[in-house]
Amino acid sequence: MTVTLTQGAIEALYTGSEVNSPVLQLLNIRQIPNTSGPPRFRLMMSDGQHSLSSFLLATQLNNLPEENLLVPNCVCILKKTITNSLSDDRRVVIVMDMEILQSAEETGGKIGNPTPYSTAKASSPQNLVSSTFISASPSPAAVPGPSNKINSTPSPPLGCGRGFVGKSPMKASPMKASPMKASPMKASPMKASPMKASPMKASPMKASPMKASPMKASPMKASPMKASPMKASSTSPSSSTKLISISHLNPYQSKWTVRARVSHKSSIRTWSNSKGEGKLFSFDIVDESGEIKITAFNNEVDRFFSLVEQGKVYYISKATLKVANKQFSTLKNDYEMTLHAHSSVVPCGDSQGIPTMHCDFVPIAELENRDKDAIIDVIGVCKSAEDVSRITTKTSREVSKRALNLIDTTGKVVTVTLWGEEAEKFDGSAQPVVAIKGARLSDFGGRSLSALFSSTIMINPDIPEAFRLRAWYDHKGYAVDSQSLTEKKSVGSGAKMNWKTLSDVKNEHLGHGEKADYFSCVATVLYIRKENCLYQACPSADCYKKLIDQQNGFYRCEKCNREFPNFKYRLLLSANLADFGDNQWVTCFHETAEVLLGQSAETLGQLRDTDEAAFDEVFQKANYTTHVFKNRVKLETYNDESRVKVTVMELQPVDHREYSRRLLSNIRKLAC
DNA sequence: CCCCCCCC
Repeated sequence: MTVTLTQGAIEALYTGSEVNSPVLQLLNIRQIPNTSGPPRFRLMMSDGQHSLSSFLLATQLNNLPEENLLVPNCVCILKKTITNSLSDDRRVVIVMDMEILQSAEETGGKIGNPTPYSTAKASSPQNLVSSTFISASPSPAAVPGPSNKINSTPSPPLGCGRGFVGKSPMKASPMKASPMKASPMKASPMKASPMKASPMKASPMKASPMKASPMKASPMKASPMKASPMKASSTSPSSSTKLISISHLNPYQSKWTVRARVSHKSSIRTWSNSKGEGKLFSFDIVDESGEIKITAFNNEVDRFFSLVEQGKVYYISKATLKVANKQFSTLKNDYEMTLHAHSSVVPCGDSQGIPTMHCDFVPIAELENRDKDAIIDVIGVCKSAEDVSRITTKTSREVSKRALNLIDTTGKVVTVTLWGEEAEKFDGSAQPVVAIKGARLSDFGGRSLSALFSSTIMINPDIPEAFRLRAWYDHKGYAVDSQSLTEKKSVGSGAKMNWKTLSDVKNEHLGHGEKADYFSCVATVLYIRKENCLYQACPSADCYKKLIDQQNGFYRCEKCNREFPNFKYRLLLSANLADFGDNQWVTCFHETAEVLLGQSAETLGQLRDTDEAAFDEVFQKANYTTHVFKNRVKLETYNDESRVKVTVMELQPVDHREYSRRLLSNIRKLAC
């Protein structure tokens, strides 16, 4: 295998220019002496042309050196790096993700004759990467870097430099001086790999209502752009703080800055209790290491509420850490933050490396198989929506609610309830795609969903799933014969389950009225009569009339007024069902009987004629099985004798969860 | 410093 080092990558990485997964050779590695936290490794890397020792391995990759995989002379591909400026403008390239392409043995030695990269050449500082490193580790003195301090423009002070988010993106090439244009030297082991001078990505902030930078004379504006404008639009946190990852936050450290994306933002809420009153809002932030909840009260609400936008990336520093009350948060963090008078929340234009919100959308049909109370993400087209309404809770609070019916490509519909402001402002008139992260699954009406305070509701989100759903719905989804997982509570609907115990059926005199009654029960088969369970029926389509055996090889159908040489078997079962209180004889016609016995009438007919033991076994197996029976009940009178006739219309497996819920509900009713 | 997750 021939590996090719990415010539020019050392300079690109150091200057923060874009370079796509460069291939470099490790020349040296050593552990930085530090007192606390996990070990940190410093690397000297080479692109065959230059070498540079300002590389730091992110701690999550410590297994590589610790398992002796990352050793001098091996060749690596750097899949993710972050170039950071230290407060004195030295820089460090953090290797966030890498793979070893070729072991040291395979490589056999140093590739090419790289000379140390002269960081003095690294042009004037670009403020391209503003963050001061680093998680729980080395003090600046311990961080490797060039000793010659770059004569530079100072980092912009905290809170400034939010430029470059305006309408015209900077078109400057990200490559300052591109050695990569050189023709590939095929014969050389260091042939240049094509480095993509990637086109500017559209600014993610272009639609944002961000104000212009208050710092008109920002050095960032003055300097020619050598780095990506996204990076340039970053704002440096105070140089006295270290950029650390969320997972490293704790109450015992105060000088830190996190760079993270807002994954969820609440609305403003007020409170009034014995201790006082006030207002607050909270938001959750995520970075590659974890997540944490941040709360702002009173003055901080005024300062930060409109600044903080869901989905955007911010530098946050000087907030109070305290132990999280797990009772009120599902976030994976032992701590939470409170903003105070000296706290700083500063937009960061560079969202590279910060995860965006991740949703695990559960197909709607799949909700049937999920547990009650599960927190799930769902996406669907809002096929219909209720008007907003006001309800009063058990604690006498008034709240707005609105139910939406979401459909997805599974053709299933589920009802989702939105609350409060979300319910009030929702507009379903254009049948938008609605995505909800963190909805709670309920068993009300079978299966339904409820938005929580912690749910994120996205209307027509800018994600592939939403586009796919939109296309599907507009094309054919609007017309599909959809089924809802959420039972309608409409009265008199045939689909409605009228749950009864067998003794209820008798005590309530079901079926005694003019019309038949319908009820559902869960019952166990005690006995099935084998006698006369099969009959020879007319073979014509849709005629189930019992045939008369002419005893001459022909069968006569009185209804069709025809004779046939053949017949089809049909089932007509009499079964005794029992629940915990009573038992009841019922009739199962052909279709339900086949389900109950688990055999086709045809097979049973043949078994009866050829293998009596096997025939009996079918009935034995059906005994003591438990099902949901949907029944019709009607009082019938023969010769002045009246009796209730129960016919099984439908047979279903027992959903034990649903059954338990009903039992509990019955018990509660009894207790009242 | 809040902490509400609701209704049928």
